[in-house]
Formats: sequence, structure tokens, C-alpha cells
Amino acid sequence: MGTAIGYLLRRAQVQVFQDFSETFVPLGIRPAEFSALARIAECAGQRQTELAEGLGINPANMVTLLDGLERRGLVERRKSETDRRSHSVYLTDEGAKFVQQMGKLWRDHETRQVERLGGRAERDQLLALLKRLI
Amino acid sequence: MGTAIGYLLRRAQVQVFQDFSETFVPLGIRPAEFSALARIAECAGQRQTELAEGLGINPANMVTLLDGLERRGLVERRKSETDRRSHSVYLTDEGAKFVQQMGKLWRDHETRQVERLGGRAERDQLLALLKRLI
DNA sequence: TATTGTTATACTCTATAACTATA
DNA sequence: TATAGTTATAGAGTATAACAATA
Repeated sequence: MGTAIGYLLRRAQVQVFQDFSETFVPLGIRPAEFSALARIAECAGQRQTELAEGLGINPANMVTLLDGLERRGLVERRKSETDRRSHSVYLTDEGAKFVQQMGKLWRDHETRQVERLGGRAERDQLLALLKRLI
Repeated sequence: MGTAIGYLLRRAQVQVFQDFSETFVPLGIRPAEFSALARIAECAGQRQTELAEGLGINPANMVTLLDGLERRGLVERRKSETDRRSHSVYLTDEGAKFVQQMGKLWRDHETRQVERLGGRAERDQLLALLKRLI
């Protein structure tokens, strides 16, 4: 049982996430927070449930995640006017600056991974193969 | 920040592990137990610490893992005669049969992943790229 | 009655520190 | 003193059920 796809996937992911964590120490965010902020930056005003579903995060856990980001002044929940049950989520001005800084560190991180892979062509190959698995 | 390697790695891993879990419901084992049993089958008599290190598992957690496998009668700890502090780990006869069954289910699982990827050539490509990341 | 967000909670994984028995 | 295995425990990450407000 030598060539276990799942086993190598896991070990590769551990390596990439470790590099991610070290890279983002200065900003003090974790992968889930990173991807939430990036998504909010792309699609401002999404409802919490939409956000959670898009990121594959449990809605109940999205609450805690957004609580943290809101406490740090990076995002803002606004009651929707059309459906007062739901909260639309936006970046604050500070949050927008924060996402800028995120982008710089993220490029460093991705560059290191691309170097490990051997180049952009290999990166694109890998991404294509991973998408087939998903 | 569209092409995040870590993000796709994680989602691919979640998919593969989900298929793994469903596949191995009949045997009632989890990925860590699977890889431990496979390793013990390959290298009988390894010490706990060697096993843990080889699999990237914390030695303290390896204790609990082996406790479970021993309680189910699949593995056996024997005090080493040369160093009585250490335990060498072996499959029982039942454990050897169990590993045979594991092998069958594992081939089903891997076959499904290879089909998703589009063939063995693509599988080999993926494994090569993952090894570069590790 | 169904849905959004929330709270509380529980389970798995992982990591660390302190202990024992042996070396 | 150092090491192998153990125990207890604490922190993430993830999942479910029950609830209030609103639809």
C-alpha cells in the first residue's frame, strides 16, 4: 500500500499550512480567517450563511470566526434591510488595509510553494489535478 | 488571491478522506490506524517511537492508538529483550487477516481516486508533485 | 412552518508537561 | 543523566441540537 494519495495529500498540506502559519505570524491570522477575509474582500455584503457555504465552514463556527474579526475591527455585520434575520458582512476601512497586507505576505508564501514545485507550470498542473479530486 | 495551493490541497484532502472513511466503515478504522497497521505489517517488530516518528504521529498519541488496536486483538506489544524500556510492535494472526481485508478496501478506494484524476499517469504526476512539496 | 444567526456542547486531532521504569 | 513509554490535560478544528428573532 505504498502510493497512498490521501497520505501524501495530508503530508503536503501539513507542510504548506506550516509555512502559511509562520508567514502570517506578523498578522496573527489563521487559514480560516484568511480565506474568510479574502472572500469578504471579493464579495462584499454576502450573508453569513452564503459565506459559510462558499468556504465550506459550518455556519455555527462562522459565528465565532466573525466575532473574532469584528472584535479586531476588521469586519462589520449589518442587518439586511430586506430580510432582517440575516447579516451582511463587509470589510471596515481597517479591514481593507489589513487585506492589502495579507496580499503581500500571501505572495511570499505562494512563491515559496511554487519554488518547491519547480515552477509555475508545475503549480498549474498541481492545481488542475487537485480540482479533479474535488 | 485566487489560486491558493493550500486551500485546494485542503479541499482535495477532505474529499479523499471522506471517501476513505466511507470505504472503511465496515472495518471501523480511521486513517491513522490504517497507516499504523500498514506500517506494522511492512516492518514487524519496530519500536513504538520508531513507528511514531515514521508516521509523523506524536509518541504520546501513538500510545492511545496502539491501546485501541491491542484491545481489538490486532496488534501485540512485546518487551524488547535487549532494552526492557521499549516495546516492539507486531501484528497478531487476526491482525494479519485484518490487514488483508484492509488491502481490498484500500484498492477500491485508490481506484476511485485514480478515476477522478483521469488515469494512472495523472496519479503518478500528482504524487510526484506532492513529494516535491513535502 | 421554515430559515438566520446564535449558544452550548461534544468529539476528534494534535501538542505538551510531568511521571515511571529502565538504561 | 537520559530515554521509552505512559498519563493527564489543554488547545485547535469540526459537528450537532436547541433556541430567539424573523420570514
